[in-house]
Order: sequence, then structure tokens, then C-alpha cells
Amino acid sequence: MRLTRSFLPTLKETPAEAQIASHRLMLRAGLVRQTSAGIYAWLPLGLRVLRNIEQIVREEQDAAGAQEMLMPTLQSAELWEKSGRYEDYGKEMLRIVDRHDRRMLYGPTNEEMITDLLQGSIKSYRELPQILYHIQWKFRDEVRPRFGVMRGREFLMKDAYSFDLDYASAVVSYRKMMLAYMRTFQRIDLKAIPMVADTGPIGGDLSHEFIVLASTGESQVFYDGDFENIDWVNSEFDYEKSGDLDAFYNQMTSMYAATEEKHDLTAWSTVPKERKREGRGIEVGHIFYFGTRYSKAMGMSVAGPDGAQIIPEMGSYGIGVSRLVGAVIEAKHDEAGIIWPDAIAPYRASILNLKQGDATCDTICEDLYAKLGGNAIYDDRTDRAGVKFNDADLIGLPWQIIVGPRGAANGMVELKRRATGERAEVSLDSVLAKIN
RNA sequence: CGGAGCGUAGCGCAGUCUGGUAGCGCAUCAGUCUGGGGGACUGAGGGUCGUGGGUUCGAAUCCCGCCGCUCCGACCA
Repeated sequence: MRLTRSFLPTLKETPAEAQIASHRLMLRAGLVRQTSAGIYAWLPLGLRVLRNIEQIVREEQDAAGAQEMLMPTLQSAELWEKSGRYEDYGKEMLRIVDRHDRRMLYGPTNEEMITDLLQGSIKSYRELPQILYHIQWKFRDEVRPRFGVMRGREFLMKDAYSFDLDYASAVVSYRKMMLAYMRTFQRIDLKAIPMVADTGPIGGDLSHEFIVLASTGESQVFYDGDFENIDWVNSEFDYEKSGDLDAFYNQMTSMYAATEEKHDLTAWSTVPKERKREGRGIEVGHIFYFGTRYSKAMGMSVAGPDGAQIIPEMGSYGIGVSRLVGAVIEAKHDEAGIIWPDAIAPYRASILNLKQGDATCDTICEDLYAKLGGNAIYDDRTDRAGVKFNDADLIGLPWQIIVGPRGAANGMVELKRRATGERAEVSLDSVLAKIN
């Protein structure tokens, strides 16, 4: 992407409404613009990050055996009346009336819909278990939206739903999702810790929320630092081996982790001092087992081997995809701007032409840009070097290739790593080798 | 939902108390000089002062209604 032809509106000054780092930086780096309270337009650069995160979530869901589908944003009120939540959900639910006076709503979640869908098509115990998910926009009419995309009203969420024949099988699905979550967050370079949670308006009795430490978090959290040292992505756990899932789950639950409400001082005191982690936490994911609550309400049952009807045991599993963009920035930024993890960065590198119009600099930059394919932002503006350095730091791509007349004369450029600030004079070939 | 505040150029703000027909910085456009961490100079463009009504010779300014946005608290993926 050439900056002179791109819509990447960076801001030197911070808009007055942005209170926290991630919100401030998302506006300044041209990732999003607010269009109404708690509702954001994703600009080209922000969308690329959102898509990258979405893709990691998708790959890990698929790896765990979940199947992707896509349900609508608009739902019929009737569906929710069956479960009783049409009344219970209250003002958080955005209710809409269509031209025929039919009561609709903009979905805040999809338990009713998915259950109703499967109810019509799954009739035998042989067709279970199933785990289905979709990545779709949701709307919750928060009384007080704030913190940019971290607590917007409209948000992109991955929600998965499991259907099993019995409790033991439902627990297996639950553990698969938990493992998928640990892998997902690690790939996004976040330390998200599962904590036993209250089940909230969805109901149920087995529930964990995944929390990332950040000063703007909504609640105080406590956990064992050992969580941070486990490599889930390269671990040996196999989703299809129940022994592996048991071992995984035992490992998870053997380490201390709790939100304020569930904090147990006695158990906390057994954690060695150097491993204690404490601070505010942002919830980035939540998993629930809630038994037959929705299957029963929506009239879903399957024939068992003996002909008797079985009401499936369900669970649901959410990840706040758009919220993660904010959460990552909260965790990865400095005074100058964002520091994107490699896995979700919108591009790999910025190419800074420090002297646009200088034949050597231009040639080198064009050459690098062509060879990096669609993986770089080329700052081909005629602005001064300082402007380019500041914008590059703000946007926060992992690498900066600095092309100035000094080095260019010798065929050398400077390569800077955004995260560490390290710079080195290198040849063109080695730049490409390093970045591609 | 309780409490508070703000709406003036793309962004950040002054002007409102004490009414006289809109200003500053940054950004934008043209040009010149510059050229390794938001450069300098010259010139230019851009505003129904959120909106509707009222008071007044005259309203960004005073009064009333409405809308939008934000902050604190309760709530919350």
C-alpha cells in the first residue's frame, strides 16, 4: 500500500473523547472512526487487523473440530419468547419492528437461533456431538458505551455452540474449546487466563472467562504466573484423545486464577510470591456449559439408541474479536504508538523513503515495495523524515525499512524493529530475507 | 438508570459571564527554501457557531424545547 494513494488518516492530536490508550491509538493510527455512540466504522488498516485476528480464531476453532456457519444479525422475537429471554434481556436488547409490525431484534447472541436450527435437522443420537460457530456482528445496547471498541454497542464476536448427548460428552466439548482458546490467545500474543466465572444471564454451572491484564480492565483479577509459561500451541495435546484433554484441564485448574468475586485468600496464599500476578482484567472470551436450558426450551431432542428421546446438553463459547483489537493495543503499545504482534499486524513493514525524489532512494524503495508484494506500507509522501518516523511508530508495523540518501549510495538501508527499537544497517537482500 | 459536563473549520481549543455579525494552533491548498525524529517563509481556501423556537434594532453569546457526544457511578462479551 502506497501512502500517497491510501486512506490512512492519522491524527497528530488526540480526539477529546478518547480516554484510554487503545482508543486513542486506534483513532490516531486511522484504524477506526466512531459513527455513533459505541458504534465504529473500521477503516482499511483496522479492518486488516480485525481480519487477521478473525482468521486465527477461525483456524483454531476448525482445528478443535468446530464447523463454521453464518447466522443472521436480525432475529425474530418469537424465537426469544420460547426461551423466555425476550423479556429477561431487558433494555440491552435492540428491538426493531418491521413494516409488517413483526417484532424483530438485533441479535446480542445466538443460543435460541442455533438450537432452533439444529432442532429441525438433527433427530438421531448418531448425529451428535456437534460444535458449530460463526463470526458475526452483535449488538448490545449498553447504557454506557466507552473505551472505544473495547466496550462498544456493536461488536464482532465468535460464538460457538456445542450439542452433546450427555454431561460427560458436554464436558469434553467444553475442554476442547478451552484448549482452542488457550492456543488462540497465545497466537495473538496475549496472555489470557481462564478464571472461574459466574454464569450471568445465560445461566449454567460450568463457566470460565478468559482475562487479559490491563489497567483499564473492568475487574480485579489474581492468578498464578505459571500460566504465562506454558506453550499451548506447541504442546502435545490431541483434541481427539480424552486422556490429553483431561491432562490439559487438570493442568489448567491446578493453577490459581480468580476474579475478585471468586477470590480465595487461603488458596492465594499458597501461591509463591514471585508467581503472583494481580491487576485489572479485560474479558476477551467466555465459555459456558448450561445443560439443557435452551434445548429444552426450543423443543430439541434426538432419538437415543433405545428409542427414547434425549435432550442435548449444550454449551456456548464466545470470543470478542473486535474487543481483542483494543485489548492487544492495551497490552502492546508505548508512548509513540502501537506495537503490533507479528501474527496480527496489518502489514509486515513500513518502507520509509526519507528523500522522495532522490533517484537512488526512489529506486530502492520501489524495488523493495515490489518485492514485498502486498506486505508493506510504502511511505512515498514528500513529507520530512520526522513525520514519517512518527507515523510509522504510531501505526506500529513490526518492521521499518528506512531508506535514506546516506546508506542508499552504498546500497544499504536501515532496518528497525518496532518492538525493541533496534536498528541495523543491512543490505537489500538481507532485508527481504528477514521480512518475507 | 442516577449525577455532571460539552457541542464554534478536518483535529485541539478561545470567544459566551458583560449581545454589535467569528478567532488561534495544527491540518489542507499554491509557491520558495529545505531534507535522518511532526522544519521555515509567503500567500490562499474552509464555519447554517448541533438544532428548533423565543427575547432584542441586533444572538455563538440571554431564555425554553429537542438532538448528539462525553465523564463519574450502577451494569456489562
